Amino acid sequence: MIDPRVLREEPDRVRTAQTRRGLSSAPVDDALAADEARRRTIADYETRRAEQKSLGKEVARASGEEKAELLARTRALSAEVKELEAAQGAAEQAWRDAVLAIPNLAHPDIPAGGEEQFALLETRGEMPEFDFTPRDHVELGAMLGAIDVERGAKVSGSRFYYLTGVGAELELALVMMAMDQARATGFTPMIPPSLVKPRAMEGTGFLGQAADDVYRIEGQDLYLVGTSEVPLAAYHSDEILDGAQLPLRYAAFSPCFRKEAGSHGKDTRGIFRTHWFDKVEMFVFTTLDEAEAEHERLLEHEKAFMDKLELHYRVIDVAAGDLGLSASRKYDCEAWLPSQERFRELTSTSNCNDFQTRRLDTRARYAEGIGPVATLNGTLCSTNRPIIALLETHQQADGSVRVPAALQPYLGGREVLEPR
RNA sequence: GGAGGCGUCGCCUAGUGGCCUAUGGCGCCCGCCUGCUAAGCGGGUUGAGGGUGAUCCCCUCUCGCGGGUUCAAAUCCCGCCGCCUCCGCCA
Repeated sequence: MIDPRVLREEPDRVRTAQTRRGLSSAPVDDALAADEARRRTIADYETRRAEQKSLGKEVARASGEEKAELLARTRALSAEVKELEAAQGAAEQAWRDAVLAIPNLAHPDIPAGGEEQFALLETRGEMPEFDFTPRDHVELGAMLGAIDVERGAKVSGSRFYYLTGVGAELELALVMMAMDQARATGFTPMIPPSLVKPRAMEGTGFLGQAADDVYRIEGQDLYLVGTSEVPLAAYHSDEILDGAQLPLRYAAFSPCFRKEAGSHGKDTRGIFRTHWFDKVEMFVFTTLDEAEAEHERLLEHEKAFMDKLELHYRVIDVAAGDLGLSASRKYDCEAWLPSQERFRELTSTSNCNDFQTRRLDTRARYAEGIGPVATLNGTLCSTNRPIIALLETHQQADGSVRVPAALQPYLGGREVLEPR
């Protein structure tokens, strides 16, 4: 959630941020009104409650007629306090709901507008060129015995797949390479739970408009996570961190589950958009002051990884309207897919500043007192999209695939993957 | 899954309806004292929210969480969650 103090003191900043996302500023006014109502009911309740408490003490001391009289007064007061408390609770909840409905403030430097309004930051790597007709990853995956989408569909339905043989090896190689890089750059490797309680889901902002995309476990209050960002953000929920220990950098490997409810008919071929995939995700807790610099570092880590895969890709600064609830700024790395002849998202890194920690009650103790903590996340390596990009980019006329030098040690030194 | 036990301020702990504005110890912080160190002495030390928002002051909430009983709940009742022990099952 956004900082209630910013809302109260600089509502115009919030309104502007809404507009840049292409959203109405009505929720801002709703939240302001709710805040006022909330504070009024708090004052009402607390005044009466204080009165009740002091009378209660007199009751304890009194006796006889005096006590009977006091009891009569205090009984009536008790009922009133109960009502005021309920009213206060309701106002508190209404206020919370209103503030929770407001997305993070979009960073002032990013473009306003929707998906197409992104700013191109740079393009890296060489555009792959072929003197034959390139195959797509489905065909290559079949030739290599690496990907089996037919049996994935047979067993689990559409948007599921098996990685087989060298395909499975490829995923493990990517994961190990990502983890090695993460460890070398100061991240603690983590394997978090991929089922979480509503609190974690809510706290990371995935139960709002994005709730359609989330799998819920039948008969239990548990959700399958769409990214390990969720269990990592919630890792320090209800904690006061030691400010001197920041930043805390984690890199998690986990499966990711997505209903893809809103994308029927989109990217149906192959393993580009699936209900399940695995991912190594970077996640950082740091100070608000350091958040932007850390965001740049996360982007550098992502670029370094893409470079090792020798992919052609571009880096974009995502527009305000395409940020999602929690992010104030987001950079995507999009790799060129020869079969689609366009750039497609492989990684995404977001600066959420204190939006998630406020919901999850994560703070830190600094020299000047207890204060907010920022969170940032970034994909280091999801598994299937990089596999697609690798196969398609480094394919050769006979269907074999060249292995980038950095990845070779993780594949037993193989330089080329040969069709079966 | 069955049976039992436990959950109090960073840690340990006292507390079985009003004197709890929650005890004591450890740790930590500030100060004093001691010519180093150690010891000793005094004070402080959960967090959140509100009061037309000064690190001061006042108030409310916070004894795992949520309800209930009561004029009054750490304390009594109900539900839930977590942890521990034993049994069963099991990778």
